[in-house]
Amino acid sequence: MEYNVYASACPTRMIFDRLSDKWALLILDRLCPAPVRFNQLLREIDGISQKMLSQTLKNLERDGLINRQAFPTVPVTVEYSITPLGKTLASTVNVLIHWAQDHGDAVLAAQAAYDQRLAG
Amino acid sequence: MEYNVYASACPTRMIFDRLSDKWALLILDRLCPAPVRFNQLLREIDGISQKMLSQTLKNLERDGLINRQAFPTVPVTVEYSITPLGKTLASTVNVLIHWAQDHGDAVLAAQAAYDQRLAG
DNA sequence: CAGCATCCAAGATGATACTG
DNA sequence: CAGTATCATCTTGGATGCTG
Repeated sequence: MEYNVYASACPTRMIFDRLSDKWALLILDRLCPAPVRFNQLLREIDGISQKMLSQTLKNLERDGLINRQAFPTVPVTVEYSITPLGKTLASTVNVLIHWAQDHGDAVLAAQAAYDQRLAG
Repeated sequence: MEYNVYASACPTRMIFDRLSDKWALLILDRLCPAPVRFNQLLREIDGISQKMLSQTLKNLERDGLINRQAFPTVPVTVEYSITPLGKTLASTVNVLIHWAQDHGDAVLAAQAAYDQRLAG
């Protein structure tokens, strides 16, 4: 069945909303090359709080996009890794990131021009 | 220069944050095939409020992703259309939307399984 | 029609402290 | 180490009314 993304009741839209989560895509991208531990993510993803990281990881796991594996060390070690499903999404996310890298300057210039028009 | 997306100071990250705006990508996608007027967007994009629509459109225009054109009719008519820069992004967004459509069921299933594990 | 200004409720998030 | 719990805050967004 074909859904209409612009309708809020559509399941695709529900998922699309989730995708626009501030941290989810960033984390997904970070897990893509290799599994990473909790505190390492916390250190590397600048600006995220422990609460948000924990929450976002839980959501991603629930969506089947990442795996959580705990090792019975003392103290416990937890590794997060990307699932096959997550990988299919991550490749798309990567395209988005590249877009941002490639066109960042153009956007910045547009913003400057816009602000200039308002001021002048 | 190569930026680190995981650092909050990076311009790419700033843009990436913007991309994860709840409505921006949806609107961009809607404008892709043809220009649309304000109230038409308001009607078609389910759940968005006038305030959010107005705000998001302004941001998109500032980023150089869409154009705003006012016609001197009475009452005034305003048409929003996508820019060449916006088009390059929209095509990527389209891939995201397709991903959501293609894998929506898989995500829903994963969620159900996750919830099941918790309950049982 | 296409907005902007104001007020207000709700949810998101940060800081801090605590636990297995 | 990898979280959870609680509280304070701060932003987000909806409702409403007004304007060119």
